[in-house]
Amino acid sequence: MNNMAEKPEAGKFFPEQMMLFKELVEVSTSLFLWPEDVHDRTVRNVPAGRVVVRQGGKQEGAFEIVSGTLKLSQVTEDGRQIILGFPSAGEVIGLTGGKEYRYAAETLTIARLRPVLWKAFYERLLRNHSTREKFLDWIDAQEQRAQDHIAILSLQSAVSKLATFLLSRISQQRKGTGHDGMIIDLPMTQRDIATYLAIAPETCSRAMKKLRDGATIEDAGRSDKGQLLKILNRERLSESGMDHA
Amino acid sequence: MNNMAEKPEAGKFFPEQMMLFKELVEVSTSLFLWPEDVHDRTVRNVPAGRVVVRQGGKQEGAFEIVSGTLKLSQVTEDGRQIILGFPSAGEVIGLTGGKEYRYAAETLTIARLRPVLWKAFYERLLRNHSTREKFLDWIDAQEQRAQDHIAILSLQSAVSKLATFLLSRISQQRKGTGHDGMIIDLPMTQRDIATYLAIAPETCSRAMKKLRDGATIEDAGRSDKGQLLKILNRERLSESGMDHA
DNA sequence: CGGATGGTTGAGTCACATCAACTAAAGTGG
DNA sequence: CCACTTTAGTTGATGTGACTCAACCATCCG
Repeated sequence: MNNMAEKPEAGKFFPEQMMLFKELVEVSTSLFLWPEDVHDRTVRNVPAGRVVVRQGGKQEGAFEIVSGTLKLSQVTEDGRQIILGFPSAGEVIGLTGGKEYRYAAETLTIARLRPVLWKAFYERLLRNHSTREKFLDWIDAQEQRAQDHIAILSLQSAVSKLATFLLSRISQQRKGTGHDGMIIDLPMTQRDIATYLAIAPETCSRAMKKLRDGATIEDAGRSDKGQLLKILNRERLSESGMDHA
Repeated sequence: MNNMAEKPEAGKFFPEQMMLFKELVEVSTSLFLWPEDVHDRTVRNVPAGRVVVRQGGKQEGAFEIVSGTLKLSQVTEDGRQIILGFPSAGEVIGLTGGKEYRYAAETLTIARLRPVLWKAFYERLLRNHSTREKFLDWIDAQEQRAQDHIAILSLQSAVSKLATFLLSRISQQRKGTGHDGMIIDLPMTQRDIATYLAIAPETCSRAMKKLRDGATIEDAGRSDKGQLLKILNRERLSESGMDHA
């Protein structure tokens, strides 16, 4: 947190995000010519609450998340908001051949991002063998995540959705850190979770309460950004993720 | 419809589908060695109700749908069934770098499929320029469809879901044929639609009735396979697709 | 110390899931 | 070609769970 851009705490959902985007694109563009070996020099530190890519923006590159958590959101024609996911360390966002971003990406925590120029990446796609493998893996992971989301939305009860979401969070952050998975970090607001699950915020809160009352999870304070949950009974949480049981 | 496999009309959801699958895999495997130039000779005619790929099956190739409609379904660990979509002419299914198919694909109508060997395709991916473009487009379309599904599942009311689904069907089949979009062809059962929308079949039926009673759609008999719907008021159908209006 | 945001809790309404019975259509076998 | 069986779809009655509106805490900020 030293050489990052100015305005460490700018409001989100403001016209200024336009500026932020431009600024970030500039930075990215200058970084697109990164040699294959250098890694750390290209990594950018981004404060929390920053809009990284904007829905409808021209798609020039992608970001690999080195650390931190982001939020992918979308606004439909009729004004509804949809949250597509909360990618974290190790994932790459915005890597499609499309013309423009279909969703906005915003940092939920302090994040370290490594910009990847699409052109450069695809040049290497033609030559480099490991890059091609990574790309295929990325496609696979992308499809997997979308299907997981669909599976969650197909669940009937709110507790099932929430429980499945928490379980997915465990496995996601286990990949990142070496945690045993007893503590879940939730950098996003409960409203964001509710939107992701397509339920009302109140329902989300009540579902949380039910899991707490059932001695399945427990409040475990809050970390740097976001609250912590402790898994008391993972088996029961897994059962709660199923619909009719 | 001449040199197709035996058993033109076998039951689905039976233990026999196991047999059908094996048989089809044989056929497919024999077709994987298609030369790059020949196109029409590799197209296979497949009867309706045939399982083309099986969930968990080893992924060796993909299919480009020349004509007809398929159904992509998935069975979760807890036994629920999820329907991921109804791809039709022009779409390619099973084209990922993953190890095994995550979903089953079944023909809803008589279909013409062109098998594509993954290896061959990706060889051309390295050289051929247009193949790379098509591949990127495919990825983009894939993501788009998944997000559309997520958007539908995020809707609250059943009529909204159904209306949005019908609208998506219009635009999908307009790409295929030159239809003006007043008539929708629905090769899938209403139960399949309900599963796709994550609602109960009865609710789906009632939502249909509401649209009929509202003079938005109209029953228009049935074609070769599946019923036909006539759009009476597309504007109203589009409004029905929004949640609070 | 107010203001704002995120979260909780309560009461009421309504829509959907569920169970059930019934109709329609299509496939089966004599 | 006609009974018979099976499957898809419809309609009704009923309970429950989630959305909505509302008021109320907690926390974070300036």
